[in-house]
Amino acid sequence: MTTFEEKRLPPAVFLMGPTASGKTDLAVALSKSYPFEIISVDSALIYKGMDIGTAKPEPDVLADAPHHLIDILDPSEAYSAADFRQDAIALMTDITKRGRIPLLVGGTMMYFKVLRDGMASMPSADDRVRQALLNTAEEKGWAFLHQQLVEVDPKAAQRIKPTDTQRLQRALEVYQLTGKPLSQWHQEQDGQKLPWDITSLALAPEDRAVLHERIALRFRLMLENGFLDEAKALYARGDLSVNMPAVRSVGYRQVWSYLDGELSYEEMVERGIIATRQLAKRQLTWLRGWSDVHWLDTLSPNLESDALKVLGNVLI
RNA sequence: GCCUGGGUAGCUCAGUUGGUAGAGCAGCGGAUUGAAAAUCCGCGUGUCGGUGGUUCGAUUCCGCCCCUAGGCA
Repeated sequence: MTTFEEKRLPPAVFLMGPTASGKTDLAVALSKSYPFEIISVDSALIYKGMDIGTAKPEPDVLADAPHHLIDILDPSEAYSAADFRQDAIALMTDITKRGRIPLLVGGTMMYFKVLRDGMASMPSADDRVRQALLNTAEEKGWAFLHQQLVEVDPKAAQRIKPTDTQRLQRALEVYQLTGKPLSQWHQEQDGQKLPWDITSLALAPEDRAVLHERIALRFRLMLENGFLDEAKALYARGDLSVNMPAVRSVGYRQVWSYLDGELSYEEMVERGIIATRQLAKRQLTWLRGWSDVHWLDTLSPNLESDALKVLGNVLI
């Protein structure tokens, strides 16, 4: 039962799923016949010039079914879950005002998570602090930094392993920037619920082997369609490197190693496919723990009507 | 045909002075609060190529056979 209060919230739809599960096709189909407006939830599609390797929808598809939050940044720039939350809420507000329904589509589960559940209002990344921490790590080792965290924020230190350098760095960064431990920020976080009535859909093939096949096929197809040239163009710029999020994306990273001469072509293909499979697995782990999801099968012959059954209430 | 290496986990290989075996990768499970397509954690039973023999006991030693790489013909 929904309360009167909840019922008044405007509707929004989350369409989630692992890579290569067919999210875009379904979203486009739905947006053609119903008043949905698509917001991309994808940390790689935000980048301009990264089209083939990210399986970005073709220009004619985008012209037909506009997606927000695609091609908004240069690959040299960084984006974050917090940026996404802010951008997405602004777009959702506007879409709702215009009497349409936000359809959030993608596979970046962290973004869905923070959009739905909010974040602590901590400061964003600080390059100088991060660099200083990196220098210390190089001189004294990550174990030393972890020891610092134990002293400053034992609760976070228990959760964050010395080997999880990315989170360790962030935890110390937050403390240095604010004088307040990360775990305290989390504790003080006000439960800011997203003021929309969300319906969550998860799309995936029932059989993992099917997803693996689709992933391998799609990666080879990307290469046939000029992925290598696309990546070469980015590589040739000279200002991009593997410590940038864009270049760390699945596929691009492996091609980068190939262009650096670290991998043979065959190894690059193999590892690119492997990295994509591993991404899909992590996405499925998120999805399994997602509350109130309606699962849809990629291979269903009536996928669109399966989705519409779930979305019945949303569309009245 | 002969000689010499190999044949052990899905793959690449290590190992057992004879007591039925373990790494990396893959795969699977999990975590996930401004890098998240990132980052990290956990999970290793497999006719030890086949067959016969020696032995209390063989994947390990011996014989034969099969497969495979290289060399010689």
